[in-house]
Amino acid sequence: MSDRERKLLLYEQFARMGKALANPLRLELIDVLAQGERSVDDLATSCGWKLSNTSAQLKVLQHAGLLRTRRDGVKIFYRVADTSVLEFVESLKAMATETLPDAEKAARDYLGDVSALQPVGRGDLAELIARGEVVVVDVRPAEEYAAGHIAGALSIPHDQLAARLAELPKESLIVAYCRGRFCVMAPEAVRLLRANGFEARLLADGWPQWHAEGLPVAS
Amino acid sequence: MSDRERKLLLYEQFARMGKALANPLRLELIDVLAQGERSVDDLATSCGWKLSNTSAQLKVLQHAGLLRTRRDGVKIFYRVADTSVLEFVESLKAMATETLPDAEKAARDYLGDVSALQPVGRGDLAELIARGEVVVVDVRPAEEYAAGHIAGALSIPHDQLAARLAELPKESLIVAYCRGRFCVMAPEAVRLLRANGFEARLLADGWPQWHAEGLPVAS
DNA sequence: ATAATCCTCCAAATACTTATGGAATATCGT
DNA sequence: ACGATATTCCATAAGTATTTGGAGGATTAT
Repeated sequence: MSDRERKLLLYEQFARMGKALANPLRLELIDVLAQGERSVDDLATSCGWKLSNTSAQLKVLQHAGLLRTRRDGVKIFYRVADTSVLEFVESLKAMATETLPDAEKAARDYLGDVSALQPVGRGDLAELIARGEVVVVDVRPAEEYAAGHIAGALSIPHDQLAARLAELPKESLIVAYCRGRFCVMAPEAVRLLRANGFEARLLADGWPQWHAEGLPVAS
Repeated sequence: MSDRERKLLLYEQFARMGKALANPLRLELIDVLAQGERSVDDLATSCGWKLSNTSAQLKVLQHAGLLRTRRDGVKIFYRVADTSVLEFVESLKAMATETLPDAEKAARDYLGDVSALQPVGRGDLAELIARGEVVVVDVRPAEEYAAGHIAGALSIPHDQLAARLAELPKESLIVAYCRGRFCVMAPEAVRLLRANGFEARLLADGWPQWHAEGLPVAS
């Protein structure tokens, strides 16, 4: 085999990794799995895609080495292979929003103006928690909270927040978090809290970054 | 428009960035452009692809915000938009070789055993240069050397090295460098030098990393 | 064994991507 | 204005990806 052919084979392998990330469903699956492992039809249901398609796309990600599986009885749980995968996918999303004006616009249309929600850095939140000066609210679905959450956080899933405002204090700062920088749940929660007279802010980034950085967690 | 649709639009934008990286020719073009700007048919010739295809793939990368162009008379020069693009593509290649066994194998088949060539770190090489204890050889094509190189490096393109061994000293350490971690030119050069009785080592990574790190350069 | 549950594989339809040669367009020097 | 050079656009053919519904496999509980 010639050097030229070997070079092409190598670049084809690199492109396989790009191909794994070249599909919106696959990127969404990685973002959901970044919250913790999930079974196939659980994922299909929560993302709103057909089971057979979800299974097929999970297999593509698995063959690219980005996901791993574990069987538990009749169910198969998929999880992200490594935190380097999460960092890599975050850098893809950051790259897209920084270099593609349409991506930046899509992010703005979906998330609204996030800077108005005064994002709190991870280190700052860790300090506020240590001093007991904050109530932290995890607005992700209950399964994701159960799989792991910021130590001391309350679970109030996004769709239950309006009905459960009475559980939160008006006197204290509230910080809400969700799946990450491109997840809409915490921004919506902060807006709802503010509209109801609470002092609320957003956590910059979400659970996967908190967890990857080795900050205090519980489950 | 519903939240669900806006979310899908956002993930479609993220996937556009993945799609830009989902093709071997496009990744190769980025690696060549990482050495410095080049015109379209210059690229087509040096990569060995048809002009119309090269132009089409350059346009894809440009529309993904990864490349910029500059017109100079009748020629159009493409260049990488930003060093963050290079970092991102390097992390894609690293991810591929770490998670895909076939990619790791393709890299080994193409490059051989690189660790046997005792790669020198960038910082270490900078010190050796400062102390005058090394001869640095740039084995990339002459145009790439002309566009920018490590300060003090000699240009001996890879395909001329065998004929120009007399220009190099037997008493001194020689360090060869090329396009980067997945480029075959410097590893082959080091092997050729060693086979001819020189004391030669490889620079870990290549010109793009040296340049991005702000180390001494010339052109 | 059998049924129930969950997942994967398969076939088919549709849509997108890649690669090519040749026509069209843009710029420059005369 | 004209020819030379460099690039992009276009039509087309072949290849690859996506999505779906339904059949087929594993595993568990009865």
